[in-house]
Order: sequence, then C-alpha cells, then structure tokens
Amino acid sequence: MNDDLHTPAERRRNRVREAILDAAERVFAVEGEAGLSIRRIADEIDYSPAAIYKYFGSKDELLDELKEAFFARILSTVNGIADLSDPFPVRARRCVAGYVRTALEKPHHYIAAFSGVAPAAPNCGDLTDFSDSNRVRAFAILTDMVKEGLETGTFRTDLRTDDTAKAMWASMHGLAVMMAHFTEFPTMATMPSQMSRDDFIDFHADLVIRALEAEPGCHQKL
Amino acid sequence: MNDDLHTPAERRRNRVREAILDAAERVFAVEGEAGLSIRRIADEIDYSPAAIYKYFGSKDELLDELKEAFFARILSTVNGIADLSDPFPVRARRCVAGYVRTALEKPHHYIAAFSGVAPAAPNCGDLTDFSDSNRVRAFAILTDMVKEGLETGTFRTDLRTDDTAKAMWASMHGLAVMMAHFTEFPTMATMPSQMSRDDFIDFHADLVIRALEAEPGCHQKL
DNA sequence: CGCGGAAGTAAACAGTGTTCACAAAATGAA
DNA sequence: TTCATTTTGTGAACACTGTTTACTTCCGCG
Repeated sequence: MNDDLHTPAERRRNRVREAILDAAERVFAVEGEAGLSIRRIADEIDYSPAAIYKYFGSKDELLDELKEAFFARILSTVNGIADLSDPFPVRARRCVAGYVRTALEKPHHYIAAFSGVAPAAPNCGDLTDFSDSNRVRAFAILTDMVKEGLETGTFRTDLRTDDTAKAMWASMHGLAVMMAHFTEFPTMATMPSQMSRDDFIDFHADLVIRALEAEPGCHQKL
Repeated sequence: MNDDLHTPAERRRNRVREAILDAAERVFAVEGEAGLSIRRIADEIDYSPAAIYKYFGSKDELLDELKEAFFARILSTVNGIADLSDPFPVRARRCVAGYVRTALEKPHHYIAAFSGVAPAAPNCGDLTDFSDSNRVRAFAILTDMVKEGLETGTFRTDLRTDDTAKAMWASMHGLAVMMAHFTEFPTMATMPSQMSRDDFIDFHADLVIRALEAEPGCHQKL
C-alpha cells in the first residue's frame, strides 16, 4: 500500500500514473477492450502516446493493472460478506451472489480478465508459482468456506476441500461471465426467464451451495 | 446443409471458401485469436489479403463462422450423449461432462466464442429474436433434460425449467471457460488438486446435477 | 549556476483491417 | 465463334494500431 510518495516528484509521477489509469478505466468501462487504444488514452489526458510508455511497459501491462484492480474490488466485497456474522450456509450463499454481483458492475473488466488462454507462465510447472496474490486470496476465501462447511457438518463429509472450492469457483465464474456477456440485454435476455436478474443470481448461488450440503435445503431463507 | 453446389463455379468457389476457413482454423487453433490476421490467412493459402473479402464480409464474420462451427460440434457431441439410453441422472451427468470435454478440445475457440460483451443485436429487445440456432438448440437440450428430471421425479419439484437450465449452463460453461483459460498448465494448474483433469470434470458434473436432485446422490456410479 | 536524469514529444516503423481501381479469367448469350 | 457481363484476384493505398527512437525541455540536486 505504501507507494513511496515522499518527494514531490514521486507524488507528481504518481498523479500522472493515476490519470492514465483513470482515463483507461473510463474508456474501458464504456467501450471495452476493443475501444481502448494507447492513442485514445493519450488524447483523454492530453499527452502524447509515447508518454504513456514512461509509465507502463506496454499496453498489456496497463490493462493487467486495470483488471487486477477490479479483481481486488471483487475480492474485498466477498471478503466483507465473509466476515459478517450470518449463519453459515446463508453466508456462503451471500458470498457467491456477492461475487457475481460485483463482477457484473463492470462486465467488460470481468470478461477481459479471463479472455484469452493464459500463456504458460515462466516460473510455472509446479504449484509453487502460486504468486498471483489476488486470485490466490480469492481462492483462499473459498477453501476457508468449504472447510467451515465441513467442520460444522453442513457439507458432505466426502468432499475434498481444494477440488470443491475449485468447482464452486467454476460455477460462480460461469454465471458471472455468462451474464456479463449478455449484459446489454434486458434480464440477460436471449434466454427466457421469469426471474429478475438479482433473483436469478440468488437462485444460482443457492444451487451451488446446495450441491455441497449434507442435507440440502434446510435453510431456505435468503 | 444443402449448399447449392450445382454448377462448377459454385463448387470451385466453395472450395476456396473452405480453404480459407481451414487455414484460419489451423492458425487459430495454435495461436489463438491474437495470432490470426487476414494477411496471415492470405499467406497460408497463397492469395492476396483483399481476395478474402470476396468470400467474407469482414474478419469478424469469418471468425464467427469458425466459432459457430465449433459450437455446433459441441452441440452434436452432447446431443449424441443425450440420445443414449443411460438411466436418467447418469445421462445428465454425462452430458454436462461431455460438454466440457468437447469445449476443451479447442480452448481458443471456446474462449473466443464468449469473449467480449455481446453487442445489442439489431432485432433484439424481446425474447422473440431467439434466432441463433445452435445456441438455441443447445439450450433446448438442457431444458429437455430438466423436464425429464422433473417428470421422472429425480429433480426437486420446485424448480422452474428455464431458470434451472440456465443455471446448469452457467455452471458447465464456468468450468469449461476456467479450464480452457488455464489450458497450458498441467492439470489446470495454479490451483492445487489431487484429481486428474477428467476426474475433476466428472466431479463437477456430479455437483451440478446433485444440486437439482430431490434425494441427492442416490446414483453414485459414473 | 551547471549538470544529470527524468518527462514529454514528433516522427517513424511495422503491423493491422479494409477499400478501391483495375486486370484477368470465367460465364452466358448471340 | 465473339462479345458483353459478371466473378475472381491483385497491388496500392487509407486509416488505424502498439511501440521505438532521437530529440528537446524541464526539474531537482550539488
């Protein structure tokens, strides 16, 4: 968090950096990855395109920072919910739903964060390269949740923690990416539904948790 | 299916068209959407870039055809499984798993098919524009499956067919897109797991179906 | 002050999708 | 056959893109 803003020069530099990110953010949120170009950002902040390369090594680097920031936002939302004192399976459902809702606040961001096949990272091959902090922390929330479900006896005892967390995330992610993809339609259209957007998210969250419960559906409310 | 290949000219034209699609397919499967350029395709088939525009209105149109063809392939796989005579909940699980496995045969294709926010279609707004044939048919398979589960009493009776099908699709899609995204890692890495890739797909499929069952887990095998 | 490094720039390079005027070839009719 | 018409293919251009390079300008430190 400490960004070393001691000297005026450093603060000034940081201000420009933020301005670049802000401009990128603005354009990106509206026009998506396709509409975002270095020259466009430069125009927005009245700089020359080349200037941006004094602050970011490449366009991808800049984009990664945008996506990472958004992912951090989702993470903190879910974290906030996880820290509440709701009884267990309710809290779990709320985390799932919260994840999806936050993801849908910026559909372009969320989709962009997972579009494309991840390149084989340099320091990969083992599981030890588990260094992408935000995603790791997000995953940790899930595994903690599963552990709690197991310990309290809410979940089936034959579930492996890590695999279950992964499956949960896949399901949440699926809903988020699907609704984000169809975001410009009313009620996620092109597919019939009687439910409101929010109700559907809750419905899905309920299913995700229910799949794990020893005696499913004992806590109907919310 | 009838492509009107009556005259020699039409057949010749169709051959070139296929050659273009084949070349695109080849490049796309290996290098993904990023590595695919009109000029690259043109090189591959020894034509000039401009020639391609005699066969496709735009690069997007060409790409859409690639994606659509792949989606059709997934669809037919799932359809094949759905037509088997397996007892019900087993067949449902197999459909889900089959969807994911086929999607993962070409990760680039699958991800590309859902990357980006869908633009508001011209003839949209109502549900009546339900005209994207392949996706509609895929969705129909799901709704049929849910209906069968409801009629045979396997599924909970309080499930709404359409919403349940949508939720199912979201979960399958989530797993597919997640595994596709991390496809270049061993065992979908960056996340710990004790299971093989295939086992995990089955595990997830089981969870998806189990969430809908009236008495979950009565048909453990396969 | 002067000096060194950082900030910012215009211009260029290599690449992209796409269009356009034009040539070559195939087609259909007389 | 010959001639006109349509189709197929091309090279060059246009307007973009991300990125680099040489250059100037400016700020902070000694």
